[in-house]
Amino acid sequence: MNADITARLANLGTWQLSQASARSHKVLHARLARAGANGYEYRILAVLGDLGAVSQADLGRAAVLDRRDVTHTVRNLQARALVTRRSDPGDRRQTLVELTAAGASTLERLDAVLAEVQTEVFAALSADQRRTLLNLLQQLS
Amino acid sequence: MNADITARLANLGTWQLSQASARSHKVLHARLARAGANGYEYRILAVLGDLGAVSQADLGRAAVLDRRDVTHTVRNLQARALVTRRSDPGDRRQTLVELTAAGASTLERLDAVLAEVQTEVFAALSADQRRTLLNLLQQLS
DNA sequence: AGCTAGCGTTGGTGCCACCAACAATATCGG
DNA sequence: CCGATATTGTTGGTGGCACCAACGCTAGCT
Repeated sequence: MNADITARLANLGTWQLSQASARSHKVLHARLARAGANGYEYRILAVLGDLGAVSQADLGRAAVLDRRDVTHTVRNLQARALVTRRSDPGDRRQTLVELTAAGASTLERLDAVLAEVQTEVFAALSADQRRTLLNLLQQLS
Repeated sequence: MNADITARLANLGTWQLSQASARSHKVLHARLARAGANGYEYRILAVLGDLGAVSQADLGRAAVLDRRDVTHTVRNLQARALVTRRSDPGDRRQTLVELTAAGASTLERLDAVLAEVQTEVFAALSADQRRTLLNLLQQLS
C-alpha cells in the first residue's frame, strides 16, 4: 500500500500526520454523509446538545467554526427543522440557537455514528497505545 | 485556548487527530504559500526530485494524487518552467515529466521550508515522543 | 481481432478553513 | 452623556484538497 510513496514525502512527520488524519476523515466523512450530515453540521449539533440554547458566537467558539460558517450552517439546519433561532432579549445583537426534537434525535443518531467511527479508525491500536497517541497529539498544541 | 471547546467533540479521538493535523497543515500551508507553492505542487516536485523523469501515472501513485490533479498541477508547473513534459517513446500513452534546473532549485528551497515546518510542528515533543507518535500514526494504516 | 485496461485531458463537485464589508447593538473610558 | 471601540450576524465569496464522469488514444491479453 505504501510501497510506492516517494521517500521524501514518507519521511516527513507532517505527511504521516496528515495521511493518518486523511484516512480518519475519509471514514468519518463517508459515514456522516450516509447519515445525511457533514462535519460542520455535526459540530454544531454536538455543541447544542452539550450546551442547550446558545448564541451563534458562542456556538462558533465551542465548535471552532468561523462565524460566517456558523451562519451558513445554522441557516441550513434551520431549513431542515433541526434547530430554531430567536433573538436574545438580553443582548439584541445575539441570536440564540437551540435544538428541535428532530435535531436532538438526529444528534443521537450521529453520536452513534461517531462512536462507530472511533472504533473503526483506532482499531489497530490497543487501549494503551490509543491513550498514548491522543496524549501526544494533545501535547502538540 | 481549548477551554471553550465542547466536551462532546474534545473527547473524540478523531477530533483530536484532525485538530492536530489542521494545526500542522496551517503552519505548512502558510510557509509553502509564502514560498510560492501549495501542497500538490510540493508533492509533485518531491517525487520528481526522488525519481527523475517519471510518467504522470507513476507521479500520481508516488505522490498519492488523483491523475486529474496530476494533469492540472503539472500543467501549472510547466507554465512556470519548473517541469518539462514529453511523450514517452516506449509507451505512447504516457507523458514523462521531469524537473527543470529552476524546478530543482525550487525543490531545494521547498525542502528547506518543509524541514523548518517539521521542527516547528513537533517542537513540543522530545525526540522519543515524536518517534512514538509517528510509529503509532503509521500503525493506524 | 476483440476486449479490457491504462493513460492523460477536460471540466467539474463538495467539504473545509478562511475572509471583506456592512449595519445594528453593546461596552468602555473620559 | 458621548465618542470610540468591540461584538454580533449577515451576505457573499476564495483557495486548497480529495474526489470524480466521460472521452479518445495506446497497450496488453486471449
